[in-house]
Amino acid sequence: MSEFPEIETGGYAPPVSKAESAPLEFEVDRSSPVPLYYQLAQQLEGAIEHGRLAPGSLLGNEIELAGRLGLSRPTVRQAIQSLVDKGLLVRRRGVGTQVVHSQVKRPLELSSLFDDLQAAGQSPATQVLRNETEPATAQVAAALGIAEGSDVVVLQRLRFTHGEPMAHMCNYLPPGLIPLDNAKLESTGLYRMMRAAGITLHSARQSVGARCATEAEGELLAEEPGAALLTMSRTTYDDTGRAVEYGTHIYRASRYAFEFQLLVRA
Amino acid sequence: MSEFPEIETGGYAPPVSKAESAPLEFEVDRSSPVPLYYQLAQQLEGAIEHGRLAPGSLLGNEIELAGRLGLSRPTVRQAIQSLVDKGLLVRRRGVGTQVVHSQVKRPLELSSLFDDLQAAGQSPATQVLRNETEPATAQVAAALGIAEGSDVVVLQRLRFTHGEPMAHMCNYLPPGLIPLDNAKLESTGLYRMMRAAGITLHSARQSVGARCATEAEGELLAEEPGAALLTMSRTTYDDTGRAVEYGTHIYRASRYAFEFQLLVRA
DNA sequence: TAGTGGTCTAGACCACGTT
DNA sequence: ACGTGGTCTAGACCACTAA
Repeated sequence: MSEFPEIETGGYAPPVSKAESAPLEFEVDRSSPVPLYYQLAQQLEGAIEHGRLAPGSLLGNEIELAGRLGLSRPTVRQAIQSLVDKGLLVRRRGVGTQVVHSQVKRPLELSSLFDDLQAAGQSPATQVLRNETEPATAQVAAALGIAEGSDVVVLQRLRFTHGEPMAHMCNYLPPGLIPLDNAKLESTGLYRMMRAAGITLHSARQSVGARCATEAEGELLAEEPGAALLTMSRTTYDDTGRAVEYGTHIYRASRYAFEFQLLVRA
Repeated sequence: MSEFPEIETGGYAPPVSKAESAPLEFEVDRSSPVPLYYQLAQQLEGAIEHGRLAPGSLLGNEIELAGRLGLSRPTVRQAIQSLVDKGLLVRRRGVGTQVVHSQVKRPLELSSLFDDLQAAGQSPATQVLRNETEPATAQVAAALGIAEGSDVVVLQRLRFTHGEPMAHMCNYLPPGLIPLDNAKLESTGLYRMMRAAGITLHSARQSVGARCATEAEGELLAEEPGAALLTMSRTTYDDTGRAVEYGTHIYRASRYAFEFQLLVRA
């Protein structure tokens, strides 16, 4: 984005003298609507990703970097901080800011609230088994933070990959939150429909367990009774903290595992 | 920490006139070594937690808040931002900063890299089955980012709660990272030992699945063969991005489930 | 139009880690 | 002692939202 470096008008480059370990050049476009700190953060991230900034290398102190870019130090700090939060950089007092030397090239960016099955060419398909409104049970009401017995939409879906059943999903939503068209539900994911409706997903509370399949579950998922199943229940919240979805899902353990990344809170 | 409010010397309280929706009073102690933004953040968090700031209520604009506290606006912003990152507050341009109205009182603070069993009075106990150095297999070497065949410490532990076996844990660590005393391993957790040794844990990559217990596993965990087991493999990284631990664990699904929270990346 | 948060500046002093 | 990041200030202008 905004990969069109403006022609440098007039401004002569001062003769660079010191040959440092990483005398990389960055530039910001002040006519762009993109925030300056964000432009810098993107360039830094790109340089790290493409190896132009080697793992372990120092970034050069913030004041000098600010001067070189014609930015103030707080702005540069904001850019650096965003990459520290992403786990790409480490700050050390008295030392400087270093590029993290992770073996795993980019242990970040993950767990964007699993679209999982949608992703990575798994040719997913969905079959809607049920899409109705009914009174909320105590459990569902508690999870969604609504009154017991008030209306909720119940959604039951079967998800396939490569023509094989893979998960059974049961979801509960506040009524009227978004239009739940069966055709749309079978062609895309629930979260995408929410985002498209202007809901900003923020966090989810999950519980993952396991149990052996009952006969009915085995039938549904084409597994033997007694086969291992992964169970997951999740409540999802939007950015105002309101619960927008509660679901209880079961997955065939033979075909599915949860992958995610945990960050330690400061 | 630092819960000793200094005696207020002299400073008279200016007569408060306006009765706003939330005319809460905050104070900062400039003689404290605790950063001002952090003091404010803690007070705000406390006020939210104790309900003195009702969900959905506005915080009052940043400039006025700064003036009332005798702080600059960037400092106040930094405090607010930290709570926004925690999911306690929401900012809306043209509207203001609101307290999130989450049903779940505090969906935060979790997933501090599960001490899990250590926590919440589960009277956990650990039995070390194995604590040796051996050459790394290809899988372990890849996970830790070291050369295949180089030395790694192998740790096998059985964890009990209430006298019942509950999980079998197999861990691999770079040699010499921390002293691995069996007595200490049985009285505390691996992560606590790492933190005590000055290692700052940063993130972990996990995979959670399920399978049925083999006969040996059933014996080890006091389950029938064929019982559902939760499996987890995890690689943990410190703040420099170096892998400090790789582990493959199995849990009795009848007694354990993973609980965690996912945050959507901005 | 008025009020809010979003961004940015050009300084300052301090605490810490290295040397 | 020196250099680094950590914190803080007192302003400024802009973009968005609501009334």
